[in-house]
Amino acid sequence: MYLHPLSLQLMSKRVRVRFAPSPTGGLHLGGVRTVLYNYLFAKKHGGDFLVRIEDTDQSRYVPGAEEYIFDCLKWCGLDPDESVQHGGNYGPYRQSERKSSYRQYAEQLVKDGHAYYAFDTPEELEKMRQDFRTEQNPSPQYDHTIRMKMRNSLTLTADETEKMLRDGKFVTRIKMPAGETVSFMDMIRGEVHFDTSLVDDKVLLKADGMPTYHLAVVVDDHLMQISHAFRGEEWLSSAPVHILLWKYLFGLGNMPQWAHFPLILGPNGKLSKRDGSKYGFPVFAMNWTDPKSGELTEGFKEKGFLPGAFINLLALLGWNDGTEQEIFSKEELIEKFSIERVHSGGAKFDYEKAKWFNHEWIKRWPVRDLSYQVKPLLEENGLWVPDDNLLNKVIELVKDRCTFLPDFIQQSSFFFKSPDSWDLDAVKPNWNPDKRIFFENFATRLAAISTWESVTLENEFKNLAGEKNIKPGELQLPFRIMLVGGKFGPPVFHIAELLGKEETISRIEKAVSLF
RNA sequence: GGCCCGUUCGUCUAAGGGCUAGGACACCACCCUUUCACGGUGGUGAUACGGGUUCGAAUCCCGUACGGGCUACCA
Repeated sequence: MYLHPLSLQLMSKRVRVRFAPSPTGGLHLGGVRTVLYNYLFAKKHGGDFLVRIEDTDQSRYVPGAEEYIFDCLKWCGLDPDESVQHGGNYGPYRQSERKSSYRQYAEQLVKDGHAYYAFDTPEELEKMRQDFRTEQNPSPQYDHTIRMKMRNSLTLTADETEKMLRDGKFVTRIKMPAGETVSFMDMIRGEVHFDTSLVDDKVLLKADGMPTYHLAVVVDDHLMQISHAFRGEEWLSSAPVHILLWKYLFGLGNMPQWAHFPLILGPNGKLSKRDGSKYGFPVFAMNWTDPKSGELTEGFKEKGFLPGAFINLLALLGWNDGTEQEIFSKEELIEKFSIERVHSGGAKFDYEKAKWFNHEWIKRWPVRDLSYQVKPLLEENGLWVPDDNLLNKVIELVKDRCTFLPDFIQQSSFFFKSPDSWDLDAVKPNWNPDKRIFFENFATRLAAISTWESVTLENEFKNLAGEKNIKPGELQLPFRIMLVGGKFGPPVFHIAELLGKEETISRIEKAVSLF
């Protein structure tokens, strides 16, 4: 039997994947999809999914963001096996708490000649960018062509370097080799090559002793035994730095397999929070309030998406199983997901399609589960639900008309509260004394009815209309307005059935006096 | 500018050298329905362009164009 090289590697090592967010704000679509693909891959292969908080940039730290990320994962049903909150044997899971472990690796790199110390001030760096800026090269980099013109342990004498190091103001930079080709196998894109001459000497350890992403991701992926490193495409161009670090530090043979997911695009470019407010759709999983500005950004949860639908639509944004199936449960996704079938091209987010997914989920979702979600919504809006049995019947009757959870409020309020306003414009033009008499008589007839079922009511309605010589069709709309208040809702006799005899008659009598 | 990644209906995508390029969302029409929806039937609509390779190309190769990402002591 032929085994793809990837499958061979899969079998050799326990699958461990990670999601590594920085706690800087709301968790958006792209982030959740990265979580999802990681999670699905881990579960499919019986592996571990862990969350590592990348909080090495203290200036960008936002209080509450970390907690919020875990809340989002919980709502999505994508709980990690290991994390700050879930524990595990590879902690701490917050990079700021791992600070002390990075320095030795940076020093090792310097010792081996793969990195060096640099002392340039921000002003000097800025000056360098100005001085070397040309038409052909609008953004000069700190690279092999420039580094010998800067202040670092390569250009300074040993004594000078020693003195600078004692001052403590320095960074460690990787010494990118010139003229080498770095290549690696991306599980989605195949082999990718880079010319190391074109990559700059990235900072590995910052002046405050914190690692940058580049060092931290490699060290932690190694220490946490990550088998597959999946992340967004925005990381692809820095991959050669990470590959080289693996080579220098832990050996290419121990490196995880890589996959770079395509970006989720907005109407123009990478999807942003701005796109959401501009075009009127959520981009965050859950409501996010910026602690500084107090600005609230609406989330998919609060908009009224079902978590299953949210995950479903995200999964299909860049992946499919090769069949025409579009609605997948989480379990089905775990079973059918494969990295190799993830697209390489970016996908534009289509809110209309997202709405369709949620609508489909609401239609298929068991009534009991829906009612568990809907009941609190109704109560928040001042609608008292007398018994769950009635609620279930109501939900069954109206769910085809609901795209979002909150739609149930509008679609079912009249079952729990009699209307306090009526769409008179819909009735008045064709209203006349004969119709008034019809409804007065109808109320009387209803009072005498013994089997309160929609078919019986409809027959009674049509019979009386026949006696009065009025077309039943002309009477149905007024009847609806009496019961509902407006031109919407399920078939009117079904409404009457659920409303019950007393309530139906009382609504007719009240409305007749107003029309 | 440089490097990297990408390109099939408006959008998400199927088709891994061989059917009339298939499906879904959206849109349009009709049917159902004397409310609003759901639903049903049908329709409009795509292989970016130019060269190769081949009996045969959406598919493989090259070039061009276009889109995106990166180009920080941010991730």
